[in-house]
Amino acid sequence: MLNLYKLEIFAIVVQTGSFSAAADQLLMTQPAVSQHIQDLEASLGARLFTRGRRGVSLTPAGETLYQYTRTILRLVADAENAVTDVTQLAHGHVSVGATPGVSVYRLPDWVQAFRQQHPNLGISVQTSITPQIVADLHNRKLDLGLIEGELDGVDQKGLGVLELETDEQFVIVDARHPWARRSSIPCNELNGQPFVMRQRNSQTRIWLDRKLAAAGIQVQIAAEFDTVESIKRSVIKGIGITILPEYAVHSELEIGMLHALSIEGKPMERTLKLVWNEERYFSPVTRTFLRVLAIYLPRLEELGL
Amino acid sequence: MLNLYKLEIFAIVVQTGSFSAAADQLLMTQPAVSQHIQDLEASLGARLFTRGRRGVSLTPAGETLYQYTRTILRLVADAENAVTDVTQLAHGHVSVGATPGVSVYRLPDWVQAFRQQHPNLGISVQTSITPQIVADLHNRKLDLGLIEGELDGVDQKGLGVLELETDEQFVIVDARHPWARRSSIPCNELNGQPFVMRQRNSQTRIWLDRKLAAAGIQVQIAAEFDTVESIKRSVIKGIGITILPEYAVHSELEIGMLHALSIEGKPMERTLKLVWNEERYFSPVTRTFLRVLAIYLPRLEELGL
DNA sequence: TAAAAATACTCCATAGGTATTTTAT
DNA sequence: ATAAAATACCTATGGAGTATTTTTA
Repeated sequence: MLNLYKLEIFAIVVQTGSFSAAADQLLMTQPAVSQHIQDLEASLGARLFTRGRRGVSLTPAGETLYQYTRTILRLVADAENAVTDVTQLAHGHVSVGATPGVSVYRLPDWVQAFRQQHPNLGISVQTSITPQIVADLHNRKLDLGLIEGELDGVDQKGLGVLELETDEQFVIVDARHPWARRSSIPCNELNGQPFVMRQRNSQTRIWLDRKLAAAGIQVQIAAEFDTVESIKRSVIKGIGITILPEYAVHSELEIGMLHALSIEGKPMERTLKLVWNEERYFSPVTRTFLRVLAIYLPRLEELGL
Repeated sequence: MLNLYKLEIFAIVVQTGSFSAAADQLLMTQPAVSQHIQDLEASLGARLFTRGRRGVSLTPAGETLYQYTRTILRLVADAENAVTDVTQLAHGHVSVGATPGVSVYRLPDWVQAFRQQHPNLGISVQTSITPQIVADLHNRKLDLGLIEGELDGVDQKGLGVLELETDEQFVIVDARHPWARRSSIPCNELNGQPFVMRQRNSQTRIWLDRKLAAAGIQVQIAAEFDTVESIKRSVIKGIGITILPEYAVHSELEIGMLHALSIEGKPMERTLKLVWNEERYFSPVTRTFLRVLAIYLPRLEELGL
């Protein structure tokens, strides 16, 4: 009889177009993939791929099998989701990739809630930049991505995207700054101000540079850092001001070390996005994590979990 | 991930209602079945069966999984049938059960045609009586049954039946018999004639006794045998006459050793039937055998192979 | 208490790895 | 010539067996 594992491997070979690439995604070796495809071909008495110089392509028999395989794997995923009782599950794991702001200021709370409700289930968070997260979704190293910022210049083919939340960006100043009593500020007052910024290759910096340029604002770069923590400390020391979402400075605002000013007309907003590989189906554990997340991010209800 | 083999075992446990009975059908041991069901339950974190005094019954989660499983297994069978190239298949096998007349006088030709067209594919024929064939279809020891005669008193639940051919039964006499020049005979002339018959427990004999009784004919039992060959030899030696389908005496008629008289009004007919387990899907090899058979038995076209 | 399922163990076949060769453009 | 797939061979895990115990109505 056919075998779901082999069908899954077959599907990934089809999607990647090569045995070696499929092996990479599956975290196995190329001979192992070869062996599985040969097993399938032997048991069906039909060639599924024509082997060529640059990878492989489907034969007509392979095309037919691929159509069935998609339906079968989808049904199997549905069955698992319908029946799996995650509260009873002995083990299970979800891998989440997130951009630095999300992984430092948002995910810890969410992970804690998830772990509290599901002590048997594991979760791993990998902090990386947007293109890396998208790549890791494609090659199945991640189950989900949480990205703050835009997906400009990223290949969105096969990528599911859901906007979860729009976060207003505030001008952050230290407690003794002249603006420390104001609650908002018009955009043009930022002109010429000393800014503490992320380093130039960061997506956040690129985005901020564009936004400021678009508003015709020229700022003075007081310092550049590669972590948000360093930026915050610099602002506290009065080196300059910066622009951050509220959640990144929440505790400093509460104890009065920093002060946030909303920018009039709210021209600075970034959206938090959930991204995933559309070729894959959410595992029961992934769905469980998303259900926990939906408590904090109600737009997740749109996925209909 | 789920596994088709385990799902198949799960489905058979559901159908049989017990691990031990499923093990019997699957030609494996009860602990092996237990192990597979436990694997499924562990990977889903849900109990699938409630274990009871007399076998097992499905939990709600089990019910749900069973619905999916039926669809999945059906799709997998469809996929195999769509893609499998039997002409290229290195190995494969079909098991056919047949009643004695079919297995001696009809199947050898059909098997030969099948083997000629598909030298890599194996076929095994098991000769047995109707209830045994039906039982072996149910417990999956046979793929197909070819039954000559009626299915009276057989539990037809879950059994697929297709009538293939109606065979007229002839009165068979030896070449020197007074009737040897006649081409037909009215039923009532059989009264008081010496008959060579199958033994009393045979389905064929039971059927013939009933038919004769219904026609108000009392015959004289000259001899009883358990094989058709013995009956034919007895008729050739002039011990008595008998009633057989044409195909059982074909070669003897050709060389003039025996003579066949049609019974006026054709009150003696038996139908050849194909029977199969409706819970199972025909394998590619089984379908191939049926396609070969369809050359001889055109009503098989109705299966739409 | 008796039939059915679970458990404990042992053994072998399959699946995966590494190293290497063959194939196709 | 070179990237990709096939082959060869070795090891280890998982699946199946036998023997036995536990469960349930």
